[in-house]
Amino acid sequence: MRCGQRARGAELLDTPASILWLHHDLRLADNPALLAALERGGPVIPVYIDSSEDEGTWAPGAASRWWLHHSLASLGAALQTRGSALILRRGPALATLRTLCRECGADAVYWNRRYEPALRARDTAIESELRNAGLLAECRGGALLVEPGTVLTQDHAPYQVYTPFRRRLLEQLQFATARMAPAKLPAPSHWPDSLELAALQYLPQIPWDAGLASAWQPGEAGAARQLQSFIDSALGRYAQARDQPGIRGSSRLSPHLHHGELSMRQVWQAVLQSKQPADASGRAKFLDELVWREFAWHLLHHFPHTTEAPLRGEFTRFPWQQSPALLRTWQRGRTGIPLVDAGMRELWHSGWMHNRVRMIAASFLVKNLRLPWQAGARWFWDTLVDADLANNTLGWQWVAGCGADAAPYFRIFNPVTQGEKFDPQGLYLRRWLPELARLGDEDLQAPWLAPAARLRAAGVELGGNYPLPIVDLKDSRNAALAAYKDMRGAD
DNA sequence: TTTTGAGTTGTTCGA
DNA sequence: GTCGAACAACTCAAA
Repeated sequence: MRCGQRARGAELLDTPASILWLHHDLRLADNPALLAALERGGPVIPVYIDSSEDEGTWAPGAASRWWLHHSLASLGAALQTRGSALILRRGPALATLRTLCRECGADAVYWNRRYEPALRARDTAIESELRNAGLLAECRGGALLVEPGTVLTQDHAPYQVYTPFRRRLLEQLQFATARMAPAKLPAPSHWPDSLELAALQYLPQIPWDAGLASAWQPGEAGAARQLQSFIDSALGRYAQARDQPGIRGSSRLSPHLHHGELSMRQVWQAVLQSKQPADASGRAKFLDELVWREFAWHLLHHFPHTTEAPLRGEFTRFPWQQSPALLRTWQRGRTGIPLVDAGMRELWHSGWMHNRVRMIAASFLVKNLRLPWQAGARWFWDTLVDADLANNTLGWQWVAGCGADAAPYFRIFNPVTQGEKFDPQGLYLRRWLPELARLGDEDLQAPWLAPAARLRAAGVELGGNYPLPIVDLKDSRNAALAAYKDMRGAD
């Protein structure tokens, strides 16, 4: 209704067109930049620019690009039903925006702020360059619950421990109700040229994406469905079920949140409004995970170098091993440790890995193989559909013990123990390791310990159709502890 | 300035 | 099988 009034006003006032520059906010509901552009009144020209060169070494990886392709298709269709369209361009963002303004006679650019270190600097530069050129440049915060940098200790220092950060964030958390998507977007009299979606070449050359397509529905509509189905069927048991990789106990919202198909406050409010009393513990636990996501972006804001280097400086001299062969074995899910391999194959196949298994697979790389966490972070970056610079950085540094509020170094996951605890019936292992599926529960987590006759009966040949462990879990654990001790003693 | 309490997700060992 | 202690101190945040 409000939008209708504005559209009428726009015709009367003949306001020049505005560019709505979309990137990781691929939604029409609760989109602050879109709302601001609509409030101005003139025609709105939604644009997506492939500006990978602006993003440096952290341009979207292969799995994220696949997601982007489908999310952009979905957004374009949603815009069409609202009398609008999505213009696609490629090139450096500033130059492309200038060109577009010239072509469309637009005098304003609206967008939602990004917080990746490289893009933060770029956005600031774009803002001032556009203003210098006499254009209106309006940047909004739409991706997070609170702006990074605004949650500070009494000494105005950044929090480095989660619990006090959460306490402070919740104290200062306040925001308006999430806004609905507009029914119509005022269109310009002439649309500028657009690339075809296929021209962005976000889809893989060789079709490895069938597993992704069967696992996900990118786009705002798919995100809304996922949110609703999570609240209806998994939120109540989330506190326990989220830790079991064999069942659908987690929200699976991460790729939707990463690409901005949902805003944080939409999710937050939808979860708060779910009224079933049985949801209370699950709800609290899930909101906690959202605050962790905020914490990750807050940390990256204050410590932008942590995408490459450990937050705790002493870890720069940790004796990591260099072994492309071992790294590749881990990447391919051929380590001979079933839970690690299952996770790595889930990742490769579906572009996602269950959170608990992420910790275990990461711990195995960093501690048992003693390969640098940065190598793991890179692989996740390329293969995860939810690859998120802040979460990925925090997660890897947490596992490696070199980050904020990190796990003490001596906490080393044992994949066998973890499997017995969180996948006791082997649902997860059998799904991703069909060659082990006929082993009994008692042999599944550590097949190298199983009697030869039982292996034979299950059709498992270690070193044949399934590898022997590439390291001994106990020995490699002790070696990691020793390396840690060396690092600390080397002052 | 000093002190105090606390800190996502674990494993192993020995009683 | 179950339980508590040890692991190793250290840093953070607030009083």
